[in-house]
Amino acid sequence: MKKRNVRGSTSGRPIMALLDLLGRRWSLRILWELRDQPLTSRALRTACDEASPTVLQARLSDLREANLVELVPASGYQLTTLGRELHEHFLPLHRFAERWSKQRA
Amino acid sequence: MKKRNVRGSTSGRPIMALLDLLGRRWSLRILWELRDQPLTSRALRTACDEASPTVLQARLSDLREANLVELVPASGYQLTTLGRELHEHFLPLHRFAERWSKQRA
DNA sequence: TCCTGTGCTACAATAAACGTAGCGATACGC
DNA sequence: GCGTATCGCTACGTTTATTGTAGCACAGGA
Repeated sequence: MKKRNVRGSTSGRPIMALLDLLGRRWSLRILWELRDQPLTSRALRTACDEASPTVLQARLSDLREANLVELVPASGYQLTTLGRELHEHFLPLHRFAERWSKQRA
Repeated sequence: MKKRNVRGSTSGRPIMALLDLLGRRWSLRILWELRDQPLTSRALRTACDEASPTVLQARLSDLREANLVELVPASGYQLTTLGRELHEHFLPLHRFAERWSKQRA
């Protein structure tokens, strides 16, 4: 059984697969919320404005399969080394978002 | 009439609004495809694996309203200064995606 | 035992995305 | 003028994704 294909990955261009994965709902948000501490599935749900557990679980499966997030029984969901590395690229987003929100009046 | 709310922006935290906007399908991809030249709506569609024009137009509306993309009659759709600035953060993603795809065998 | 919290799932309803087709407007050659 | 082509964009019916509510099995702790 072929492992679930990341949409848009047909081209074999990894960047497309990545953009697709991150473009699914709550993906970016999850990576963001796990940025500085592990969260249990329910804490994560609270952090994500009570998003439905169905999608969260689906996204967590995607992210775990992509080796960006892992589940550690003792503490909960957390970023893998790879996931943390990816998050580094998003760190400046916070400041950007502030400027962005001011400029779009 | 209040301008269309970006989902998840109820908290007033700009980062959430941004993550939500970028988390819609094709948002990231569009920003990516426009990275180094303007594209007409049809060229953009071709670049995005023939995605349906319905969503593309919807996303382009979102991105234009967010002041990340603009339509210049002579050349087509292109990143605004703000959009280009945002894209800077994604540039390293290309190399990351390469490593990522290798590590997930 | 009972209570609580964990990760996770079922299921019906809603919303988003898809695919195909086509619109009005504009710009060309003839 | 007349066809032809392209532009940005939209209608509409189908499929897929997401939502919201409820609840499962399991593992501690009291």
